[in-house]
This record gives sequence, structure tokens and C-alpha cells, in this order.
Amino acid sequence: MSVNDRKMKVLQAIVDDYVTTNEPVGSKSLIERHNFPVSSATLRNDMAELERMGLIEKPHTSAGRIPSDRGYREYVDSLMTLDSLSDAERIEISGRIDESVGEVRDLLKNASAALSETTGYVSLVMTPKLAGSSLLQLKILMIEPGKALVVMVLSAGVVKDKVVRIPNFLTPDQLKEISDSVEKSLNGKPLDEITLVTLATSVKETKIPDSLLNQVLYETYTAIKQADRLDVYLDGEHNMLKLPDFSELSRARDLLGTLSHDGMVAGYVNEIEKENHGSSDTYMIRIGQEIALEGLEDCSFITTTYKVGDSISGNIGVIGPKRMDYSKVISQIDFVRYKLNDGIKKLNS
Amino acid sequence: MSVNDRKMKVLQAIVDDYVTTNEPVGSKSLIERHNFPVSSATLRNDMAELERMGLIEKPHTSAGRIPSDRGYREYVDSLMTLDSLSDAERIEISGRIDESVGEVRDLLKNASAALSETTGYVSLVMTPKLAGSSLLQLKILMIEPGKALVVMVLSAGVVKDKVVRIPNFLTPDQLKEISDSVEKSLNGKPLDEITLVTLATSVKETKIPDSLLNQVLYETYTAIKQADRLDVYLDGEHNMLKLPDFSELSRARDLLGTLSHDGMVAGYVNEIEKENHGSSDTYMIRIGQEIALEGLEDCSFITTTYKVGDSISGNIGVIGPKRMDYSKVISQIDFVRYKLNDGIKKLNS
DNA sequence: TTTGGCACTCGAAGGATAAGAGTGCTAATT
DNA sequence: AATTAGCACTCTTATCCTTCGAGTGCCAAA
Repeated sequence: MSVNDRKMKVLQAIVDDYVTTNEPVGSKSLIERHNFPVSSATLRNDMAELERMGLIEKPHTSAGRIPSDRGYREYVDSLMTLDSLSDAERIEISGRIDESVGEVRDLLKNASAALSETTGYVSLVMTPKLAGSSLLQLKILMIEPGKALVVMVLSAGVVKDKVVRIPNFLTPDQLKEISDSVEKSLNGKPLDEITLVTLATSVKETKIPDSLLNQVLYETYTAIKQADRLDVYLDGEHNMLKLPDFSELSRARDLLGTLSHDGMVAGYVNEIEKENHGSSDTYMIRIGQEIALEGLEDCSFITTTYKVGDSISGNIGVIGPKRMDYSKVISQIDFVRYKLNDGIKKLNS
Repeated sequence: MSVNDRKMKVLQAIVDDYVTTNEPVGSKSLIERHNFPVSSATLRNDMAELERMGLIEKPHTSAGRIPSDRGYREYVDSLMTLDSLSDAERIEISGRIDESVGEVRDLLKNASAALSETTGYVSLVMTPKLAGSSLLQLKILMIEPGKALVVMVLSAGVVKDKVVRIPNFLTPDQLKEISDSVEKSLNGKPLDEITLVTLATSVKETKIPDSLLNQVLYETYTAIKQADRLDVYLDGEHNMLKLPDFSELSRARDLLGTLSHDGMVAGYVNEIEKENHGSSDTYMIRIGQEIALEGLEDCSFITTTYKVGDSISGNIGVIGPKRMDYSKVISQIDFVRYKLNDGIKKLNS
């Protein structure tokens, strides 16, 4: 084993130890716990070198070493060995997710709950981005005078709807006429290409007075725009309070404060995804300072995607302390992702 | 002023001081801050008496006094003076709530956000209980072979729907036949009186084979049952970390742990409401140990109802430290409640 | 019933000290 | 050149002690 190889082993050992004990690790305990065929003095030299390379650091002059952000990065990129889930864990997760009844929303919520429960960290599940998916059907149904339901069927069988207000004296027949023309002209169009103008041109041929038409069109338009609204299911925030990493109240406060703006978190995930543009099934891992969200400096953020049909996907991930068992968490996310894909397929088929 | 009156004044002063300073209040500072026309020794006697009555207590032998749960109770029931909101607060709250677009769900979420924001505590908004409301319309619409949408209109104009799976070879005409018979026989029935049997009898006369019928009926039944699902919007949990009352990490952990089970909190609110059965517009206040939820021993829980139409109502409230400005919080809830009632009326009219 | 006075209590804050884990460096060894 | 033993040095943590001050309870006088 070359000297360089050993240094990397040392880094790996430091990360492993620090993750489990949450104590800066010193040369002596390193020797005790792992069987390095060298003395502690040698490890001290290696550790000094690793520090020079910026991979580990000491909290204080006379303390052991902890991994730096770059150290974790090196660990995750090159040193980590992936392990797999125990059967017990699989059963636990499956149980929670399979109890979902009927709606995608339940499924996503339960997946998030299962993920935060098994990891002990914060889980994140976002509804799929529908902006790029296309409109397969659109019907406007009269509920009662003045009130209608816009029902949209999107690619991959996703159904969205919204109650809208319409002019009181619009008749069901008139509404049907509008609905049919709109559907005819929008059919197959991607959601994000639909504008108010598109809608207006689609009903040019009808004989319904503009005054009535306009309100219906506008409401239909808002319904379409709202169809791709992003919902975020964050779960397990309170888990972070159990971690020694956040035993300082101010850290915990900053963290939970930021996490309470789920829109911010979602926005950040979308940014990350843009950078990795669309390579699905891969894991995006952000460590410590790499995360551009206030209060998450001591966290790592792991995300990946789940699928709804072929072209539509949503995000799923975990926010935990930098000091986490990356390998384990990734396999946990992976299994939840698998169950989620599966559940959605069953629901939407 | 009688001696007894003064004792109550002293209690009031202690609560007021303790709420603002979060320090046990002693006889001397009491004299300084309020103009009692007596000496500190006299107040000491009064305080000893109040303690004998169980209304105040000392954390330690040589500390000042803090209100006991019963002390707060006395304060809330008899001593508190209600004040009103500042214009700035009204505008702040109105702004947040008025920006809601289109859906009741947004409105509830925003109301909850506004409430947690202005109080600085945890807010709670629950969707209305629909179990008792009745079914005015029910339509089952074919979306594509194998998939249909069940649309229900309930009292007070509330619309609910759910995508369900149906047998692949069921024709739109058959579906319409089922839909019409079901609607005819269920019309006006309260949701909680509808059973699978009710549904089955309603379609006895149709000529559709049972094998097809049963799945549709079952799915419709689950759609109806799911219509009155209770959603809970808890917001501002992280605010609690800012309070000195929860600067002990373990307290904060217990509190947020319990609050993360929003189902538990919702269940508790329903219990409270049953006890107060249905007297609307009143405030239900639980203080400290009166709250039967783990981790909320140092909290107070104030709830009331908002209205959707005449007969349907939901709950809204705040969870904060016992040591809160009750009067202020109540007026804040009251204003949010008012804005919420108003917003719903506008949406549903 | 109220008041001044006084002894007493107890927590919070501030040092001082000792223990312990860990480091860096030097000189010797392989 | 790489490794090792040894040792002086550093820095944190825990513990104990002291002091300080706010507050109490109670007694005797008004």
C-alpha cells in the first residue's frame, strides 16, 4: 500500500469514526479502532498532510481532527462504499408507503414521512414539475349557475382540476361550446406554451358574447396555470433537534427557520437540478457550504428524482447533518424512490 | 379598595410583568413598576396568600413569584382586559390573506401563515368538518377508459372530487346511468349517513352487470368518504425556538415532536370542541397542564371556529407559551378569523 | 392591617485548579 | 526516505469554591 493510499484510508477512517462518534478523532483512537499497521506518530504525520491538503481540520489546537467540507466531498466521491438496506428496513418503509390510499398526494406525503422516519433526518418530496407536460383533455363542467369545474388531463394520466366562477347566466350549452372549442385547440399543447392569447383565438368562432366569454377564458387560464403548482412535503424537521450537531439552539433555530420556507427549499432544489440538467437517477449531493441556503452550513442535502410516466419527474431527497452516514441514507432514499415510482405507476395506470 | 380586590390586582400585575419580562417577579419590582399605595411588605403578605390559594408559585425559595396554571386561568377568566389591534397589524394581516388566489386551500394556508407571523407563535387552521354536511350533487365523469372523476357538490357550495379507477370496458353511457341513479338517491343525504349499502340499493334498477357495478360503487364510496378528510395547516413551529420558554433543548424537542403529528393535534382540537359542543364564536382556552398533549405542558392553546356557510365550520387557533399576552393573541386570532370568514364567503358565493 | 427591619436562602456568575486528550517536533531507527 | 518513540506544550472540560444580590418570611411596632 502506497503512502498516498494510506492517507486516503486515514481520511476514510476519520470520516467513518467522526460520523459515528461525533467527536474529533485523534491519532490514538484511530489506531485503536482500525488496524493500521503503523504507529500513531505516522498517522499524525499523515493527518498533518491531510490537513495541509484541506481535507480535514481541527476545531482547536489540541483537539482531534474532523473532516472539512472538501474532506466529505472526497469521501463521497471516491471513498464511500455503498451498502444495502436490511430487510427490516425495507419492510418498515414498504409498510408505510403501501398504506397510501387512492391519491398521489397521500403517496407523496407517506413517502416523505417514511423517508424522514427511517433516516431520522428531514425528508423532502416535491410534486412533479408539470410545466412541460401537455394537455390531453380539458373540460369545463357546470356545477351550478355561476360555478364550474375545469378538469384537465395531462400527459402520463395526471388529472388536475379547479372550481372556477363563471357568469351567472351562462347556460350549460354555452359552456359546453366554449369547453369544446378550447379543448380542440389546446389538445396536445405543453402547459407552459398556453397563454391567454392562445385561449382567446381558440374560441373566435363561437357566437357567445365577449363579455361572457372573457371571464370564462380568464378563469380557465388561471386553472391551467395553477395545474402545475409545486407542492412540497417536508417532514421530520423536529428530528434535527435530536442531533448533537444542532444542540446549539441558535443553529437549530436558523436551520428550522429556513426549512419553514418550503418554497425557498423547493426553489433551491430546482436550481440544483438545472445545473445537473435532467440527468435522472443520479444523486445530487451538496455538502456544507456548498448549500446556498442560510442555516444549512452544517448540513448535507441529497436529492434525486422519481418518475411519473416517461417524461415527468419530481424530486425527492434528504437534508441531514454533514456528519451523516451517506451510504446508508442514499440507499434509504433509493428504496423510497423505488417504492414511490412503483406506487405512482399503480395509481396512474 | 378591599383587601381581596388588591390581591387580584397583585395577581394581575404579576401576570402582566411575568409575561413581558419572563423573570419571576418580586415584591420590590412590583412596587416599582405599578403604583400600589402600600409597601413591599404588604405585597409580600398578599403574595404569600395568593400562593396559599394556588394562584402563584415560586421556582425556588428565594426567587420571585410566577403565575401557576390556575393563576393564568383566573387571569384569563376574570382579570384580563381585551385590547384591540393596531391598524398596522390589521393591514399586515389583511395583505397576507387577500393575496390568496382562487382556492380555499390557499386561503387557509395563508390565514395560518398570517396568524403565526403576527403572533410569533404556532398557528393552526383546520379544514371544515364536512361529515355532517349533505351531498347536493354527485357526478361520475369518464376521463378515459378505466379512469373516471367523481365530483361532489356539498352544502354551502363546497366542491370535492377524486379520480377513481373503473373497469376498462365500462362505456360512458353506462357510467352516466350509474352516476344518475346514485345522484338521484343520495341527493340531500348527509355524508356520514352514506354507506356502501345505500349506494348499492340506489342502483338496483340499472341493467349493468354486478361485476362492473361493484367496482364503480366501491370507488365512489371511497371518494365520498374521502371528501370529508381533515387537513391541518400548522405553521410557525420554528417560532417556538425563539422563545426563552423553550431555550431548554429538551422542551423544544418534545414540543416540536408532538406538533409534528398534526393528526394528534387535530384530534385534540376535535375533543375540545365536543366538550364545548358547538357554541361557536367562543374562545376555547387551555392552559398548561390542562392540555392533554405531551410536551405542551408549558403552552397555552387557544382555539375558536370560522364559518363556511351556515352550518359548516372549521377550527382556527394558536399554540404559544403559557406566558403569552392572551389579550393580544385573542384579538389577533379574531381578526384573522374575520378575514377568513370573509374570504371564504367571497370564494364560495 | 400595615410597615420597617433583619436573618436567611438559593441561584447565577466568576475564578482557580486539575485532568485528559491530542498535537507537533526532534532524534533515533529501519 | 519512511517510520517510530518520546516529550513538552496546548487547550477544553469538569469541578469546586466564593461572592453577590435579589427575594423571602417573620417579628415586633405602628
